[in-house]
Amino acid sequence: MSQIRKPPTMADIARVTGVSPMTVSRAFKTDSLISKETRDAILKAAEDLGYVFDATASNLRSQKTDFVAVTIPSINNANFADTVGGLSETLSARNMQILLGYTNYDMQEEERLIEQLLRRKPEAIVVTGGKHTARARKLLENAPIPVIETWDVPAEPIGHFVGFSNAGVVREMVDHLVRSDYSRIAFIGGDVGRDTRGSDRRQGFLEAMRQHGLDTSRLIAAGPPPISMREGANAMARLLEQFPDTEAVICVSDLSAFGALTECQRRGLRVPEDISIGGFGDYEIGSICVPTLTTIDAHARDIGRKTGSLLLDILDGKQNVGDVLIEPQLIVRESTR
Amino acid sequence: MSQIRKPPTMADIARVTGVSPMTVSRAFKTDSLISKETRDAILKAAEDLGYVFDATASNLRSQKTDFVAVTIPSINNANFADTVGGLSETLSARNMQILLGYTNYDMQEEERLIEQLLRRKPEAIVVTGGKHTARARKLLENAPIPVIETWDVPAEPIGHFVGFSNAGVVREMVDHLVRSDYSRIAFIGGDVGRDTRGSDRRQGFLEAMRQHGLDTSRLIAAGPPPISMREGANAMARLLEQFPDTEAVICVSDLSAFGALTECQRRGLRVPEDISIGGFGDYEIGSICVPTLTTIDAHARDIGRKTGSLLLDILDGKQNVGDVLIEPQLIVRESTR
DNA sequence: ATGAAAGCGCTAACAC
DNA sequence: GTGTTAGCGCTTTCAT
Repeated sequence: MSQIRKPPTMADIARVTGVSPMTVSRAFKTDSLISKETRDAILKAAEDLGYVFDATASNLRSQKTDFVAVTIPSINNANFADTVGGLSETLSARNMQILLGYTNYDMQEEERLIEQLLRRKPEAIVVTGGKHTARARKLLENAPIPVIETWDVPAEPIGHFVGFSNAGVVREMVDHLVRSDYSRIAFIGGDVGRDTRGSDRRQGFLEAMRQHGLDTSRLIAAGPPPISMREGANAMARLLEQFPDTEAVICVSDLSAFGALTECQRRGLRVPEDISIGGFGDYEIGSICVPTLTTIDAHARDIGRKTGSLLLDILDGKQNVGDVLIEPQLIVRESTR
Repeated sequence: MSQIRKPPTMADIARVTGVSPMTVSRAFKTDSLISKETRDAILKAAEDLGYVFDATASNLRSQKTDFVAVTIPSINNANFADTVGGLSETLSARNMQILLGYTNYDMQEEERLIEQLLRRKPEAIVVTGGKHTARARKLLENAPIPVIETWDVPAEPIGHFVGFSNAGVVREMVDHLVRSDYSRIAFIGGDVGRDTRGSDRRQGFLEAMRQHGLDTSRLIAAGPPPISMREGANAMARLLEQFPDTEAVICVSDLSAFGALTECQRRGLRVPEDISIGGFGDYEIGSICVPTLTTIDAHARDIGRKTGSLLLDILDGKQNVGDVLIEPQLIVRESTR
């Protein structure tokens, strides 16, 4: 019967091939000095023995892991998935692998995660957001690797950042709505204090409304982030009961905006004739639902790509690498008039 | 100014604390024999020095990484995200970390990914689907770790599996529609040959239709998987042009089903009065859009949880651990009459 | 409860 | 182009 045997090592291949372990090691690096015949013989022996390269040993000896640690709030979010996709795309050119963790929109969880990730000795760490617990911040500051914060413009950047002002994008949306003659405008978002980017968007709403001299009381807190479609719908129901004369509502994301839209449909309210809806994130649903949703494209994939190339520049020792300010774009569609 | 210094090691802590490196090592394990005073002193020194545990060294010496490798087709998919969430939830009780990779619905990419993941010496590997390239299969068979295939019932399981028959679920949907007196039924899915689970669902459609003696020509291939909402809408447009008398359409996922629904709305077709729509996956959108979507719940999170506990049983050396057959559930909603 | 010695499997550094 | 030596930072093992 089958029995447990120790997997073969480079030493085994060396023995079989009659070369030194060092030569075997060279055969597995593409750019190393080694004759074609020797390499072919070694690779063949490796295949025959069922050899699998041991990255744990390589990592320790070379003090390189080819890992880039990444934290995102949730794996099930098209925006963050796109950012990770763009990053992964860029890094795979260097055979670097992403070590992904998710924080569930919780700074305590982020702290734990960062600590765990740093133990794996990544070459760099990319975190979502610019606010962290004091301890997480210290861990990042002390880490002997590049740190990039994304999806935000940190008040005090730890290393570099690739992001935009979450307050700013909602200010733009408010400005647009005011220009279109709306004045009774509401905001649907998550509970304050957990999802900092969502809180920042809410803050941007408040600032812009005050600046226009408009009433800022139409605020619905829909629960802990992320706000689902269902929660968006429930929030819309509450909004319509508390403030039935609302003319437009800005939702913290397209998902909650779509939920809000369905609530209007169930109540026989016409969008945008009876009430207008704006979202955030340019999720696919907003471009295809009926009516389509006015939203803000934060260029999620671009954030990932630019984070990747910034990272490669830093790791290559390039000087004068700067931060990247992303410019989100307002997309006006059918859900606002 | 700041200068690059080597990060502290356990030896440094040992020196500062006046104990041996071995004792320092013990201080970081929760269950080891060590006096409270010694441990506290060591942990304090570690904190002061800014010590970060080096998992690469630990991994090599102990031949344990606490990694579980996982491949999924896409990170941006609520079903697979739920499975990963359920798995992660279960594994975190053992402090195991998921090493995640995505295949982009491509078996060649899966092969590359599996090879890369195995080099990191995971304790187990979980793959999505039961079909693989010959080489990927060989890699998995030779891997000295448990292998679990999910989201499918493999023809020849490599190790264990946690899944369901993708053909079977669509057969059930067809049976339900036929019982409800539909006969001109169509199927919208991806191109054949890439996403094997989608292909299996299409196959289940064909089998069931033949069994009922119904016409199987209403097949729309919407492009390479995954089929987006937009592609679902485009496919619906083609379906309505080619087969205007279609009574019901089954879509390979709720996302394409929603796209199809919006196409009907744009054309002024009523769902389900003029045409009925069924989806797959019980995505949130299907439970909230107007009308809500008839679908099949594959219990994605459950697949992850059960994969996790199966894995822990195997790693604990439990005997008689079996495979897990998931029983997806038909959910009848407003989009079918 | 703590320590000493050895070594996990690879590769940096140097030699030829 | 290939070999030798040493050692990355931990933890296994055995001793006290």
